[in-house]
Amino acid sequence: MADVAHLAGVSSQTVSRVSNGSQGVVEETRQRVLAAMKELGYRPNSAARALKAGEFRTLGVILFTLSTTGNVRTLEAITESAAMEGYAITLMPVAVPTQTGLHGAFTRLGELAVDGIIAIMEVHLLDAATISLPPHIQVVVADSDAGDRYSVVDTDQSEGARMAVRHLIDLGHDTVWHLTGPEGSFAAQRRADAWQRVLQQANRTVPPLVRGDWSAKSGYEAGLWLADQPGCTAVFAANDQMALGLLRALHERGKRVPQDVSVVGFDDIADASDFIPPLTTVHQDFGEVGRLCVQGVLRQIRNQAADQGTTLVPTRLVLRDSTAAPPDRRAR
Amino acid sequence: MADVAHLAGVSSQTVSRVSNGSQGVVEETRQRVLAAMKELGYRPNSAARALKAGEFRTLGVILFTLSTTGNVRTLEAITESAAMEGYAITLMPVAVPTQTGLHGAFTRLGELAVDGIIAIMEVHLLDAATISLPPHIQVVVADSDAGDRYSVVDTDQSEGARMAVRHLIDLGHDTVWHLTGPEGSFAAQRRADAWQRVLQQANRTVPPLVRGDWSAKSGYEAGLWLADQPGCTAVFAANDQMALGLLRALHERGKRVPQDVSVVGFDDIADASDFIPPLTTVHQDFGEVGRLCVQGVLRQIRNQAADQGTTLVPTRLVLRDSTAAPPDRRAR
DNA sequence: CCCGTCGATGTTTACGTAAACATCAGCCAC
DNA sequence: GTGGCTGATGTTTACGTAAACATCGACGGG
Repeated sequence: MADVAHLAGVSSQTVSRVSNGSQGVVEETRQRVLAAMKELGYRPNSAARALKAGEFRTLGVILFTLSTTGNVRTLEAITESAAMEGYAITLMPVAVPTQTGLHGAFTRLGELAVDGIIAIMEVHLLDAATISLPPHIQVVVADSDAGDRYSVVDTDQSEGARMAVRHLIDLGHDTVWHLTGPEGSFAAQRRADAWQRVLQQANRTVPPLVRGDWSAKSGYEAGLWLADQPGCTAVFAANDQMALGLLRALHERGKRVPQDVSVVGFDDIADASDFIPPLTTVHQDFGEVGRLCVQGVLRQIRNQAADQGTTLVPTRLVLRDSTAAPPDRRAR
Repeated sequence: MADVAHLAGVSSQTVSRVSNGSQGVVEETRQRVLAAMKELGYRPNSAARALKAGEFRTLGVILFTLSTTGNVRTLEAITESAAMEGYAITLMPVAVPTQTGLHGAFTRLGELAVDGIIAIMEVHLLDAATISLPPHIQVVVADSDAGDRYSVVDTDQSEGARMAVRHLIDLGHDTVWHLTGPEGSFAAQRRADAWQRVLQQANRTVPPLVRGDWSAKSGYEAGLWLADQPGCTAVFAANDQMALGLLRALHERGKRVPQDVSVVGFDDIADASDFIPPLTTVHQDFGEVGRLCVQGVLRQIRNQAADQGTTLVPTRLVLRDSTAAPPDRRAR
């Protein structure tokens, strides 16, 4: 900067004014400074700027994995929204979802150059970990349960699951089986709770819960078992990947979808419309979740105060070809 | 820091020494300083550190989209490797893959707090854009063509495609059709080139190239057309998503896979083993690509010199259930 | 017993920027 | 014409850290 000032024959302060587009620089001087900048290849040093300004214009995103569609799409939306607000995104994945690993990641994030943090994970994992966060760092949580300590943004899991189960009941199925996610996942828990509630309200028997781990493989294994259960004509899978494995298992066991068994998924991943058959599923608006997260942290940063409470993003049921009336109904 | 120093009754330099774990601080003093840090909730200011050190310990990753498996998995590996080296990752997605958009993104990245950049994109898109990069910023490119200007790390596309096509020929297919990616994609181009070369070397007729855009939908549309082509018993799809759509189209047209038509994909995405049928595909080691990218930039940063040339990461063919001998062979 | 040495700690300084304040020239009103 | 005002530019300073150098006390060898 000093070199630029020297070359342009002005003070460094004037260079600063030009580089920040402030008023009060006469056009001719401005041009001379710009020329000098160009000639010397000058770039403002963002560390010095951050030091002076006391803010980094950067948000940290902490998450466990990039291997789930939801995380990735939320991240993508976060990055876009942040860019529009002039904020960059620093990624901080936690390899091992243990409290120790998490604690370490948060410590590092605390030392990092971020003004706020968006955590894509469940609050209960966050609780013990955030003690190491500096107090002025604002946090918003995505993909989690109720926000009594943090501001939480999440898909309306219950609503989505209710729509899925009701759709199957409305088609005439006596009851609906449920392939849930891993234990300890609040998303899985809420979907399962809603599933059970809808069945009970409709006075249907509640079949045993079938547990998977979100992976297609676990869906396949569950499907092999479900194919042998008499009276199983409708399955609500807690995500699309498990539904994919389920479809394969049913196909291999000679069960036709949707003629013999109806399947509904959750997420509406890009490929769901090209499953065999195209999958009826609950669409999650990850983009909206991401946008709300960014708006949330930025609001907190500007107010210097933490919000609380949960914002739910609505879902919608996408009807494709994996659901139909049950076989007995069709026979009538 | 001054507050901590005051509380602990030492100088700020001693606090600095403690916070950096340098030698030459007596244990008792150290404990006193640590206690003061804890009491005051002291965090080192990374902007000041970066300003002093002249480096940010951060790498920028620039990419077009997070909606392709390859990009995401490369990014994940990059982040992990970087974390192990003590570097953080700043994400810089470019919404529109135009030179203008790219130029803007690079300008912003240049102003950002990064020591190096990993670009997940093709060199020809990079060429005009990097002029706005400050000269001391090191660049490594992933997922691209030959590196005569930059250091490039890529999957060995040709080898993978060769293995796929040879596998089908070895099974007894007269020729192999190819469903390629969008025009302008070097990855697609190299896979298509290798496909054609293998066929020519084996003295087979080269069927017309079928073009898709990487999406399952485009694979589905191509599949509807391919199902009507007489003598089409083997298709090599340039990625797994298009293969998924292809499988659906073939299924809907009553073509059995692999009995009537064999299909090979490329990527080995997580779900490929649960397609109907489980997909034979070329496995890309995105993790290795990411690791090599990080090692590459860090080496360049340490040497203060740009490397050149291309590093190719080997692929392997994963045999599953979507390939078999052609119908006529089986009939014999 | 004194001096040299070494280890622990303190003091000074610079990193690059921008806010706050200072200066200076030109212009207008009286 | 002169004083006050405005706008353009320069000067000083501080942001938080850590390297370089300075200081001080203790310990050991001659």
